[in-house]
Amino acid sequence: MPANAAAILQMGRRETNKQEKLVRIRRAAREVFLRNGFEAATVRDIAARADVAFGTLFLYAKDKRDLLLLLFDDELDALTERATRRVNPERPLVDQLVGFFTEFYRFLSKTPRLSRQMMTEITFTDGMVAQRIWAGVQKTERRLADMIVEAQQAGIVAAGVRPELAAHILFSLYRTEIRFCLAADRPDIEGSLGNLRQQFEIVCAGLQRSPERIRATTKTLPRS
Amino acid sequence: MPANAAAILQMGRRETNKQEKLVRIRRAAREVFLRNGFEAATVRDIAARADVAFGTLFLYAKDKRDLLLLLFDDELDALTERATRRVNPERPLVDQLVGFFTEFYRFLSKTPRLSRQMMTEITFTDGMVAQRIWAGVQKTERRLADMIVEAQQAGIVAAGVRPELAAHILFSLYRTEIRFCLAADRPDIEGSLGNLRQQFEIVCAGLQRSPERIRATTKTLPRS
DNA sequence: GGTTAAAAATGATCAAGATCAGCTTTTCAT
DNA sequence: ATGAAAAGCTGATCTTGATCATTTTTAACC
Repeated sequence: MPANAAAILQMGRRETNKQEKLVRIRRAAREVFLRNGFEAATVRDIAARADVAFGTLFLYAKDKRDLLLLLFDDELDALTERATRRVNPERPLVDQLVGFFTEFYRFLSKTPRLSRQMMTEITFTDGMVAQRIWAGVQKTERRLADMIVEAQQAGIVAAGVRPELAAHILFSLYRTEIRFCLAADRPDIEGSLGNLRQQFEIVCAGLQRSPERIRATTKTLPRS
Repeated sequence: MPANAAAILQMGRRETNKQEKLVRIRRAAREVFLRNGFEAATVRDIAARADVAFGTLFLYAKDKRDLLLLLFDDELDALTERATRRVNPERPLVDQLVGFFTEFYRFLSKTPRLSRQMMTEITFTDGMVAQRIWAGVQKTERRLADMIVEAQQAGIVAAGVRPELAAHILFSLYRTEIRFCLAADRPDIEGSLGNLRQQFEIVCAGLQRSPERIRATTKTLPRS
């Protein structure tokens, strides 16, 4: 406590109160959303548990949706760091990628329904928390692009490939796959990661060649 | 009118009334959703315009969300047919795929915001209309798989590739891309289709090789 | 220490989605 | 034709998310 006491003091009562409230709100929201799921949870219940007035919640989150995103907001950054550290450059590219996303699977599958709901609600970009999360997503995609750059230097991805494009493809496939996976109450993480790996293998094969157009047509053979 | 009069008669008054009401509800919902957007539109308003009681709407759609899906439900099947017919087997595979999805772009970008909302709300699989739409999505994915099979017979996709897997990758990329595209009020269809094409080129390159593991690592070269 | 302005919190109030007990219309067997 | 059962429709009522005028708390200044 004496460690950050100075920080708290210099921060002023107003700021500390706000931060404490934010913590209480987050915890209350987690409890209620976990117990009831997103739709059935009521904002009033969260307010009561956080011991703040109903209206106060809307100073910390734009709406109920934003309140849900609050649960994920503070953890996603650390998650990306962990995922990046987990990547082992001595393994094949596909393994690196699957390893990277495994960390996300671990985290998100702890609360499958809520995670899935979060991934749905994030598409609405208004809301203060939503903004922050989007920034995190873009950071993650940049990390992926970095991995591709390294792979290019090692010669296992063609030089002509735009790293951002490759990253975008990979991230896009990950998102679709994990959303589907999280639809189940007891998600089959290993199975889903297996699917993802298969998809990545095809993409990585494509990344190896330089992106010249493929011109062969289908018509050569008549329908069987 | 005499053409389907017999059908109407044999259908019975009860069934005809229901169908007429469904038509009215769909039209009213379209008007109101288009004018106000999804969130601002009110179910009461739709009911009034459709000239049915408030409660009646919920006999035709599970909830407001389902009411939105109603707008797309009846057109998506025909859309898939059109897209399939549009595919020209004499063109390169990438062109075929882009051509296929162009039809979807055309249709969905007529009402960008609503289409995007629809694609978001469809992730909630309950609701009677939602069920039907999902069936349509799976049908579309099967069409894609068929295209891959033909490409395999023509030798431009490796035999070892599972057609469903390839279809899934392509559809997944399409969905992410068009969602992003539809976020704008005046969506840049051509630009988005260009992005999609670039992604497809990489995937198609990957589909050409048989799916043996790529084993090269990244570590060979030190960070620049 | 007292005064004042800004920031934050509050909860009564409103608007809108969903429900469901009761009512009306349709069908069909006699 | 008649009665009864099934199907369909209705809107008052209940919940809940969101707002905002008012009140309370904090900080800054003399």
